[in-house]
Amino acid sequence: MPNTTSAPPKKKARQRILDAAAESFQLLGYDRTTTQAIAAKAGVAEVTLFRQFGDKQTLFKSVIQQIGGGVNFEMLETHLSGNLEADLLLISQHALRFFIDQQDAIRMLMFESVHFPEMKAALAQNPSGMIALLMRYFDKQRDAGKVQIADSQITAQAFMSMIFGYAIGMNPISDLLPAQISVEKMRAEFVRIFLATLKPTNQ
Amino acid sequence: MPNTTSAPPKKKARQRILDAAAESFQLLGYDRTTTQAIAAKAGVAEVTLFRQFGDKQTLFKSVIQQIGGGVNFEMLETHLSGNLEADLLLISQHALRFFIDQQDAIRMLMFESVHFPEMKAALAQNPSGMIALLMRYFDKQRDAGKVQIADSQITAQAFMSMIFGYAIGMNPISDLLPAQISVEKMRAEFVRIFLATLKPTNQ
DNA sequence: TCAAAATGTAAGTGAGCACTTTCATTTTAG
DNA sequence: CTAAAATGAAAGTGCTCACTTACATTTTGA
Repeated sequence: MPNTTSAPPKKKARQRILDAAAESFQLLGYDRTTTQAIAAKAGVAEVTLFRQFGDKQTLFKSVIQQIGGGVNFEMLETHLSGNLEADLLLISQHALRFFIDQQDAIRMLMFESVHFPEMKAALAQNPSGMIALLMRYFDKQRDAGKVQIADSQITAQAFMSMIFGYAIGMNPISDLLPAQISVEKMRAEFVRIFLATLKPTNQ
Repeated sequence: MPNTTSAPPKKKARQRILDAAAESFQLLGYDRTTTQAIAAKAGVAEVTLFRQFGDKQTLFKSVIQQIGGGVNFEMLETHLSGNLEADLLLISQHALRFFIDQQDAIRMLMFESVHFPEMKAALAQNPSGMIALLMRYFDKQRDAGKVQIADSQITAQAFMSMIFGYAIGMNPISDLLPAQISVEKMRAEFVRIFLATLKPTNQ
């Protein structure tokens, strides 16, 4: 019975390397991450890394597959009530949390995509999954006559642009803006804005 | 009378180095840009680069100052008519054009800011300038009773988030989304969305 | 238990790259 | 025109880093 109270958590070396590599690659990017540093953080010999993955690029691409993996939007979708405001609040909450949690990885992927074009797909996966979810939701709400909407993709893209732009662009520089505004306040505003567009009150 | 029809445009070596460095740094980032490549692109000897700037980091920071320089929003501000829709269209046009033109530089700055925290300011300069402009505009419109607005900074931030998120996040992956939607269509939608929020038609 | 597979240690190799040095050549300015 | 300043050519230095090799040790699984 190995690994009950021993100091180093005895996960398989391969996975420890992947975890350490992910952490370093996400923050520092490909070039500033050294195989030596990954091995040290993973608590393995550097040569083990090369025996497992061959070379640094292969390890990098393995890491991307792991972190670029899609999130379970289906579970979120089952929690939608049909109440427009509540649902938009829920969707924006999940999307904001995801983008803010993953902001290092996203920044890195956006940058490295110039040099590794294959990983543009990994970068696009989650945003486009969220847009698809929003489109299904908007279409359903429109068919139920609850919202006024011309093109659900345009609206969904606009919504995701706002969420993404705030999480990746504005929030990280919020300390340099006139006043600090909490994520919750911004999220409430996002929902308020889209309710005004979607609700067929006027016209 | 030098440089009338001669092949290499005889700008000063220092400026040619800065231009070549900017081009390479913007696309490839700090690490993947070599001083050798900069010198070759600038058409100077590598040693000239070191004599002019001392080292690579100093050159890099000089480049950032040059490309991070603020844009003249004041000129844009004088062109605002007072008509909400026309003004939002104009502002969004300029902002979108700027962010899309500078997307390589912005991606690079977002990434390198982790390693060079000083340049977060250069990154924030233009977005926060645009937010400030929008705030002034919204406040003026509110005082004139033309729009209904609670906190102009929140609204301005939301608007800029949407523009930024589209230009930097969604537009570059638009080929991986359900259908291609033009920048113009998205811009029109952005304005439509904010008109609905700002116009005090209901309530 | 025991052979095979995985991991560790240690030393080294070779390439890329920032940066220097020396000396020759060109450009600029008074 | 001429001295000084700027630029170039070429060779080299030293460091980092990905990756290899050879051999010892540990872990695993039947």
